[in-house]
Amino acid sequence: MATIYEVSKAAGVSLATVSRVINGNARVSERTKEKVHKAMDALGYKPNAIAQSLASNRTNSVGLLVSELHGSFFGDMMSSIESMLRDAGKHVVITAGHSEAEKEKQAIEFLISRRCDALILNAEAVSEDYLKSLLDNNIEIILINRDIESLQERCIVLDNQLGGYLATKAAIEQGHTEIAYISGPHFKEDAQQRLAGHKQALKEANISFDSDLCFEGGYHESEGQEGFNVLRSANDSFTALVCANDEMASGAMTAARENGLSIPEDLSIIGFDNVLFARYLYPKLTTVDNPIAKMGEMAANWVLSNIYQQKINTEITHLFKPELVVRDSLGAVRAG
Amino acid sequence: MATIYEVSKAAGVSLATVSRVINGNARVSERTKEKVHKAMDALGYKPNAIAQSLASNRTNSVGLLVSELHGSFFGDMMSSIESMLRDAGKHVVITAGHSEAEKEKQAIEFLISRRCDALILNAEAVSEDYLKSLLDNNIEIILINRDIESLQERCIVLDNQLGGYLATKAAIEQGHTEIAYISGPHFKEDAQQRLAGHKQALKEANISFDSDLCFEGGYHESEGQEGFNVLRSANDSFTALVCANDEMASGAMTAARENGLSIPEDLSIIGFDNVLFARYLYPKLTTVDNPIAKMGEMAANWVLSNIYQQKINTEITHLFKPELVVRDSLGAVRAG
DNA sequence: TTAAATCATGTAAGCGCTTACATTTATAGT
DNA sequence: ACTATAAATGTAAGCGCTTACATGATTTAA
Repeated sequence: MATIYEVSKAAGVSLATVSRVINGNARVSERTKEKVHKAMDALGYKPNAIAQSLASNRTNSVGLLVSELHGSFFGDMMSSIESMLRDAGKHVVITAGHSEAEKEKQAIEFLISRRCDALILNAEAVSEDYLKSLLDNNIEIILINRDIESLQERCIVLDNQLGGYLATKAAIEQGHTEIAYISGPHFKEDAQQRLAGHKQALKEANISFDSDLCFEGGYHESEGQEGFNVLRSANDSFTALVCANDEMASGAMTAARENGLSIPEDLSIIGFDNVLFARYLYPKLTTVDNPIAKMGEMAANWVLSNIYQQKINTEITHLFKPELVVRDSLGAVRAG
Repeated sequence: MATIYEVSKAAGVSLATVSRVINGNARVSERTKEKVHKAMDALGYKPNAIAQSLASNRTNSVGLLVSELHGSFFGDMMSSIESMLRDAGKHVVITAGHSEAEKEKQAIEFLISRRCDALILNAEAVSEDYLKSLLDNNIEIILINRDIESLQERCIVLDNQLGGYLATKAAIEQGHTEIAYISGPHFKEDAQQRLAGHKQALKEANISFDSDLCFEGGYHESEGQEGFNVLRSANDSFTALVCANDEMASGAMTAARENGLSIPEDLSIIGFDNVLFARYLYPKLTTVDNPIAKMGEMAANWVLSNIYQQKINTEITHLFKPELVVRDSLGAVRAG
């Protein structure tokens, strides 16, 4: 693989001049520019990004930590971030944290060792203090889905409580009064907030919260099924079931159907996130849209603006508001 | 950020010695090893991977090209590759090619400029010649889902024809004789092969192929709906519909239902790929399992073995055989 | 015409490591 | 005690770039 040295020799100019035409950040006369380009083409020269990084102390890469590499949720996020950054000539190094503090740390240190210019983190398990210590070490981070009081400027979050509120309120507006809830794991902030939203809506409608109507799952489909069954055996009169994410809603749907209930006639089901497959489900799932792709874009914009000094054409939004997506799985409560 | 030089000074040894304990590839006495570790800890030293790469001509990173970052299909693949490689201390740089030759090329050149030690490519659009030219330039590549005669050793593929055959044969075994087919885009090899398998099964059962019963889609859900409608308006007697992937099967399901058909009583539907959401569908989709995660692992193993000289405990398999996954969307043909 | 300002290019020092080779120190054999 | 050998450590030359600074070539203004 040709080096800059060979190019400079072939073009009859100095290293520095070649570097200048590569980077286009200093004036070079048209004539020599042309000579250099010709030489580069002839040699099939590609700058060695590693060497560039070492010399310039810029890697043009941004690290991305997600919980999982699969799953529509993170897929959308990665996708929007990657395409935005790639358009700007930057690239993304993706790692998975699997929602475990130790793995998240490893992944982050890995990204640091690669000297990423900035890190976009969807860190679920790692502590606030750890995140702050990163900043103390001059690591540029921006957090998605994590709300840290003292780091507001570096957080991009969804109003999860509003989302939970919207979902339950939608059920209430359809006349439901006995509303069950399958929550995400309580150790996750977003799960708590969504549940808080649910309770808020209940309260507003003067429905008291009944812990028999609430099941804690882990955001997986299977826990949706399990949740439905547990809930049902404790109480068989609820007419609506709000789930803290779409996977669990899907599981609950399956379980409900296996129990001979038809949706939404016998039971209304509402999800959360609006992942891609929500509309593949039958009936199509009424859910709360989680604008994760937009949030990813926003994080990318933040990086472009704050780290790479690019002018962006958006105001940085830190709090995103979810909206209800009305489809077919929520119906009016049956008369009677 | 501390450098190796500071560590060496703090530990009272030379640069080389520090480097040796970092890499653990040369003998260092226990005593100095300890001194060095102490110094590293005290300084919070993290080796600069960029500098290591430049000096050693090894980046410990492998490039991965997929069509899309979202979607369960690629998610599974990325996930298996990343976790396998990460366990080996390597890391993955992921790029998306969006099934367009130009973008794929850009992505590949990008990975090359980052001096990845090897590239795992799910390249759909780029030409064979281009791929071969990579090899000529000593770029180590391994291809997933792409079969190139002269590069057998570097291809990991699915027997798509067998998959197509299995799907249609399953329908035939349930007594279906009028079987429609929604194909993937013909410019993609796998789509052609799946279709070939369909035809093979038909032929074996002495059913002649009717082009009115075949629709070419683009692997997206919407084309499943469209396909169903087009097919139905040309011929309303088919009792089974096999689709070249699960997304289109899902779309077809929706369309069928909208047309008042129930599945599988009025129409059996079979998918392909067995993506995660196939079992979320109602009825659960009978489909052909595409062991994409395993194929990803295999590619990672190939890299570990061939590029990093690690001993792996698997034989490298180049051709994967798909299997039918029986669920609920395929039923026996109705008497009558 | 000439000094000052501007532009184009070159020189060389580093970025933080790895590694071949040289040197020193420890161990063993006699 | 004295080599011969092996083990531990050090020295210094890069890896392929960027960039501050120096130099030489042109242009501008008076």
